[in-house]
Amino acid sequence: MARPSFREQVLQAREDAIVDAVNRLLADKGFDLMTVDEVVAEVGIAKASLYKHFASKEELAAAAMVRILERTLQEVDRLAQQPLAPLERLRELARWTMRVQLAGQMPSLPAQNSSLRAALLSHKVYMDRLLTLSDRLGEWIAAAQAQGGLRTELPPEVVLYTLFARACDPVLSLLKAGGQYEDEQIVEMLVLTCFGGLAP
Amino acid sequence: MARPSFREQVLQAREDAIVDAVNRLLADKGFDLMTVDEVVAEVGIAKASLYKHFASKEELAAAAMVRILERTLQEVDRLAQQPLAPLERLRELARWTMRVQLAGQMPSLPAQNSSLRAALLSHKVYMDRLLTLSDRLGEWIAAAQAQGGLRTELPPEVVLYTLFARACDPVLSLLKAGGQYEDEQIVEMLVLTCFGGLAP
DNA sequence: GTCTATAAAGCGATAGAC
DNA sequence: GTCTATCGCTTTATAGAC
Repeated sequence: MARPSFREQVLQAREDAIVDAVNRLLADKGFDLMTVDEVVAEVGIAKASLYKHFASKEELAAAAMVRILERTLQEVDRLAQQPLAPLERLRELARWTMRVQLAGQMPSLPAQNSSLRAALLSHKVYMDRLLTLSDRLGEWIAAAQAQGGLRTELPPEVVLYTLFARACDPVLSLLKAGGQYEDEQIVEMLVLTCFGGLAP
Repeated sequence: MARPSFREQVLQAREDAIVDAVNRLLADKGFDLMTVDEVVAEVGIAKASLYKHFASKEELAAAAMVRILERTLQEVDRLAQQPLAPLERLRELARWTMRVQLAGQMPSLPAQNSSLRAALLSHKVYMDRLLTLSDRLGEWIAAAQAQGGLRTELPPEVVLYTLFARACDPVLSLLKAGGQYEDEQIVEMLVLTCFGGLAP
């Protein structure tokens, strides 16, 4: 990989700024309510300029999703180096995703049908990162089940989906909006609810 | 209450048909992606006719939300008459909401900011039903905690929000879309995850 | 109340000059 | 590549005849 020229660095920085804005808006209002006009207003460029970088609104969202997936994979790598049991790795990763969400930096997935869903399913880089993450977590889940740290009645698939879903759990934003608890209190209560359940 | 005339009954039936369609569409694609044109197409009436019954798209959604809240309150009443411990009542209600969701009849709440959120907050009937349900469930939660059936480390508010959130948990539709499990299997796995947690 | 037709506004995306 | 200006489409909502 050649050293990027100054000009290329400037363009890269601009793309990063765009993805930053998209990430914030996706976390705040979701894909359907986010408008391209808002994105360019936040970045301070013209709409036509944005479309020189990204071909469509869906591509814009995919870039944000790829970035959060890659950051999550980095966190997975970091946790893999720690001396932790598989269950603890999963728990720590859940804490991390909840903190990202509390910081307003977790773009929400397309829960319902949306033009975004189809676009993401045929987006090669996004699907690659998603499958890579699923594989990594699948290994941790299997190991945790083998050690008795996770319920063996639950198929690994169900555990995986649940962890993904808790990364953008609306309960978190409800509690944060209430303003009654510190961020870390919220994280601990939801991690407890997720792994320990509502009943003792 | 006077006996409704035949004409009034016909109008009521039409309004019910409208709310039916809205409910289906809200469950399927959510508020932002649902269009009024789709609603009138399903019901088979003209758009202007619909606006004689409901003042806005938000009023339309509110009617569907009120109906599901009232149905839930009916189920709460039914469960209150059964000889069950408070924790079992909550668990049974969770099962019921999940079955409603599997049947494609659970309109999804406005998770993110939306024009719907503000409209619902100032909608008297909706807010009344929501608060009534919250009060009823709050009693069950307090009783279950007093009996040791629910974790006392969790504020009742957190338990309540969690139960509301699980009523439209995306994990459910993911598993249903996978087609690998029977509806009742999905319900049991998610009830177990919710009350028992991922770890044993 | 129901219809057809249309207004009014917002949206994603693009043309064309520089 | 960036800008201004605009296209083309969809959407919510309403006017006006019956």
